Amino acid sequence: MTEFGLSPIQATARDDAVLKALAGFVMREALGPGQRLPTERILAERLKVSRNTVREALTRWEGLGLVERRQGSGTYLKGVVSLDMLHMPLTLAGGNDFTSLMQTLEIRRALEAEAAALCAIRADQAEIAEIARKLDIMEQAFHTRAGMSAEEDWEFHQSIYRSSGNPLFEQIIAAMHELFHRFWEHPLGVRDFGHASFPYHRTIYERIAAHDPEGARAEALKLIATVEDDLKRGAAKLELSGQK
Amino acid sequence: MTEFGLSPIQATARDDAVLKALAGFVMREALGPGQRLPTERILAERLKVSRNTVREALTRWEGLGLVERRQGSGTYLKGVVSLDMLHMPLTLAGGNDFTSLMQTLEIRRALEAEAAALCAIRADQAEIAEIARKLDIMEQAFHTRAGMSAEEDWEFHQSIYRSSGNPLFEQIIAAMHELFHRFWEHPLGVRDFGHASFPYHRTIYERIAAHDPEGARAEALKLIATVEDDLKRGAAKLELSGQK
DNA sequence: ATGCAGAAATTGGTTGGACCATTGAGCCAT
DNA sequence: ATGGCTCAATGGTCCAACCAATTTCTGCAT
Repeated sequence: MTEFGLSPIQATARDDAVLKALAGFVMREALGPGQRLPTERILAERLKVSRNTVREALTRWEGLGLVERRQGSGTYLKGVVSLDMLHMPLTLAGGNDFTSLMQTLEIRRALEAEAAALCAIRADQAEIAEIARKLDIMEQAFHTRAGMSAEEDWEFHQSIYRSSGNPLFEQIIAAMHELFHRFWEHPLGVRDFGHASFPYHRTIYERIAAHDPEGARAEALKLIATVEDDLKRGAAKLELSGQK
Repeated sequence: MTEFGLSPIQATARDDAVLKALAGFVMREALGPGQRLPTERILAERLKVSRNTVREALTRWEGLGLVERRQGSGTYLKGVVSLDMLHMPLTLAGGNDFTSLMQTLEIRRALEAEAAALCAIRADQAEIAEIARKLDIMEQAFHTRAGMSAEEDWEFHQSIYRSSGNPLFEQIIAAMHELFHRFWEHPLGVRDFGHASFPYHRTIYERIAAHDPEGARAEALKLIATVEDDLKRGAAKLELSGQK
C-alpha cells in the first residue's frame, strides 16, 4: 500500500472535516470515477478519527451519489469530486402513482428535448461516434431479444446527455429513470413498453449527427410522446382490471 | 414519552429498513416540519438495531435536508417525509464559477419554457388573475425602487410554476433559485442585473392569458436569454478585472 | 413566591474494539 | 487449463463506553 498524503483532523465537526480532507486527497491524486479510494480503516488511521466517523462521512457522499460502496471490495468514486462542490438535494413527495409518473415525464420531456438540442450543437465527432455505437448496440439488442432492450436504450440516452456539455442533465434524468424502474419493474402489465419509441432513437441520432438542434429537439419530443401514450395505455388497463 | 408504533427489523440493508420504518412512523403520527422525532437510543431499541445503524440512516436524511440534528436537544423534521419519496441529489462541480451558473441556467431554460407552455394550456381564470396580480406588484416595485424587484420577480415566476399543473417545476427551479441567490448575493458586480429581462414578464403573461403555449414558450426563452447575456457580461467584467 | 445559578439528566457526537457477510485473489487438486 | 477451496481484505453491524452541547430540575438567596 502506498503512502497517502493525509494528515490528522482536529476539532469537532469531524465528518465534515473528513470529507474536506478526502476531497483534497482525491483532487491531489487526480482520482476519477470508477477508481477506488482508501479503505475505511486506513482513512480512520491516517486522519486520526474513528472508523465510525469515517463511515458517517462516506455515508453522506454515498447519499449524494458521489461514491459507491461494495462490501468486500471497497469504496469507489462514482462522480467527480472537488473541494468547492454545491449540493442541491431534491426530494419530491409522491411517487408511485400514475399522476406522479406523468409529472416526472413532463420534466423529462423538457430536459430531454433541451439536451438533444444542445448535443446537436456541441457534440464533436468522437462523441457522435459514441452515440452511434450505443445506438447500434441498442438496435441489435432490440432485434435479437424481441424488444427487451431497456438497458441498452438507457445507455443510448445517457450518451446524449453526456455530450450535451452539461452534466446536470444526466444527473436529473438519472434520478427520474430510477423512479421509473422502481415503478414498472413488477407492476404494470404493458409488455411492449418502449416498442413505439424505437424508431425515434435513430431519427434523434441523425439530427444530432447533422448538427440540427431544432430537428433533434422535435424528434426527442416525439419519442417522449410515445412513452406518455404507453403509460396512459398501461394506466387504462389498470383502471379496467379494478386495481388501484 | 408515548408508545412508539415501531417493530423490529430483520435482514441486511438495515439502514434502508430503518428509514422505511421511520418514514412509516412519521406518517402514522402525522409529524410535520419542526417536530422532534424519537431519540437515537429509543429508535435503536425499538427497531432492534444498533445506535450506529440508526445514526447512519439519520445521516442520510440529514444529507437530504429532511432532518436537522441538534446536539443535546434532539433530531427535528425539516421537511415533509413520506414513504414514496424520490430523491434527486444534484452536485455542481466547482460551484461558484461562471460555468456552473450557466449550467443551471440551461436547466432552468428548459424547465421555464415548458412550465410557461403548460401554464398557457392549463391555467384557469383564477390562476391567470393571480399571475396578473403578481405581475402588477412586480412592475410597481420595479418602477418605485428603480429596478430592485428580485423578490417580486421571483414570486411572479413562482405563480407560473404553480399554475403549470405540475408541482415538480416549482420544486426543482426553487432549489436552483436558492443556489443562485447564494451566488450573486455579494460577488459579481452587475448592478443592472435583470433590467433587460423586465419587459418579457408582461409578454409571457399575455401569451399565457391568451392560452398560447408556443408563444409563452418563446417569450420565456427570450427572458432566459437576457439573463444569460447579463451573466456573460458579468463574467467578462470579472475577467477584465483580473479575478479568477 | 420569585429569580437565578449550579447540578443533573438528556441527547447527539465520537471512540475503540469486536464480529459478521461479501468479495476477490491465490492455491491446489484434478 | 479448469474448477473448487481457502483465506485475507473490506464494508456492514453491533456494543459499551465517554465527550459535548443542551435542556431540565433543584435549591438557595432574595
